[in-house]
Amino acid sequence: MAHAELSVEPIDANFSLKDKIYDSLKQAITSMNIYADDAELRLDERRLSEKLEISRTPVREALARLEQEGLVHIVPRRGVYIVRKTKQEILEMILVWAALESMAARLISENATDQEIASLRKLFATFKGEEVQGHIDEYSETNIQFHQAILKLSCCELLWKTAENLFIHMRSIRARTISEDDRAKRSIIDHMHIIEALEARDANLAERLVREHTLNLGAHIKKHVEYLE
Amino acid sequence: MAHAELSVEPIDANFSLKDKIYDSLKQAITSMNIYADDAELRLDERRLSEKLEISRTPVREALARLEQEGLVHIVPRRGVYIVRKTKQEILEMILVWAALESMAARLISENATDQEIASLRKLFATFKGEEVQGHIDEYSETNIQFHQAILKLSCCELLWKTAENLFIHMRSIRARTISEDDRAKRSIIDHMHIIEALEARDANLAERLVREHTLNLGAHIKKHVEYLE
DNA sequence: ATCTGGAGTATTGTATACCAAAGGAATATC
DNA sequence: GATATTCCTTTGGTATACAATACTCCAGAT
Repeated sequence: MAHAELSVEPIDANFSLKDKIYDSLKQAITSMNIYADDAELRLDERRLSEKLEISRTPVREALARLEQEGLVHIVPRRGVYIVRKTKQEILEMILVWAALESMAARLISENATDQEIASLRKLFATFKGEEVQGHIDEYSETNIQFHQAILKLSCCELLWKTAENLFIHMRSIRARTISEDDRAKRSIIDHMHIIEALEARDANLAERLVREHTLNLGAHIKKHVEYLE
Repeated sequence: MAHAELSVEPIDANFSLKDKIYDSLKQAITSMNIYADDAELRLDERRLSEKLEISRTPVREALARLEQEGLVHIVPRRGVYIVRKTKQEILEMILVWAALESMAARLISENATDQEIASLRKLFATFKGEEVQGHIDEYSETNIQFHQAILKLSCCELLWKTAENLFIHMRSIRARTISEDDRAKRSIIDHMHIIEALEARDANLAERLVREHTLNLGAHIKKHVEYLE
């Protein structure tokens, strides 16, 4: 009998246009370089709906969500604009990030398995000391993955989700600053110390190292970054 | 000449229905006891728009924002429901809260003026030792204000705003748990120690005390609270 | 030449109409 | 009497029409 039945998958009933558009727009915004001088920050509802071949309504609902999230700013009767964070806001984001990630480090040292902590080490397996300078882009990606991994290993969904929102903006900043000074090399050293503290199950140390590592990034940006604003 | 000028305020042109509705709904949701057994958790778009005497469109946009914020859950083709956080989620919120508030404490001990720190002490001026037990409700309010004050004094807008979202749910939990055990009394003692650490400009101690105080709340809830779920 | 006023256009905000899906009730059938 | 099926109501999703506002550009006046 079963063979005769029409085998229809329980197609994803969660096909809501507004969600799709939300994801699509978010993806588009995060992948573009918001801070480029020639970036087009204006979003046109109508053009968007035409390009996506749907009506304006779901587009508007998606935009409302993005505004709540802080990615775009809707000026009544004026239009929708992609938000450029100011230097001050970026610095605040780094502070919050530091708070979240250091708490994550504490949780890991208390709860994570040895294997989970070991997985952090593997991330850096391909980068052996001096090779870093020549592969900044790849290292930048690993760097970002490391910080994401810490948040994820905390096993605190909310910690991870809260940080993720900040991450959209942190990503481009981290990628840009990593090549400055000698930050990549120092970054690896910091990361190794963090991993060692986690392996030693030293919650206080791990927390402190993570916090200081991130606050260092903040200090660096405060001093040297001018392409914001 | 300046005296002759017509002093017109830049009237708030930001009167957008969806924002008004958003505020209105948020206010309504936060002020109701979500965790009461008989709480009506279902929201009806049509009924809402009729009551507010506007169309469904702005209501829907407001709901989209509330969903993004996590206050309501929209089930496609089913309806809109006010979200009841699970015990696990509440515990995660407390973790995140602890991370944020302890960072705030660190910032205060590093940056706040003496007057600002002194203002924390004033909050508790009316509660002298034994009087607490008889005025649980008032103390509960003070307790909540204390934690909000710490976030605010950090002078980190984002820290404050991030915590505020959690606060909607934390508020009712704090209010309910404060009367259990002997928590009010111990709470005051904790708070005083925190203030002392801030006055001493001991960032590490202040941070630790705040974190432990909040994590204590978490541990208490984990053990004793059953009205969630 | 510049500034002001107005008309036209473009774009957003709101309302309404229609559609599709889900849940419930009623009826029919076993 | 129980279960299954069908239809109807309810409700959210989407499209579109209409209203209101803001920007632009041009003309005329100073």
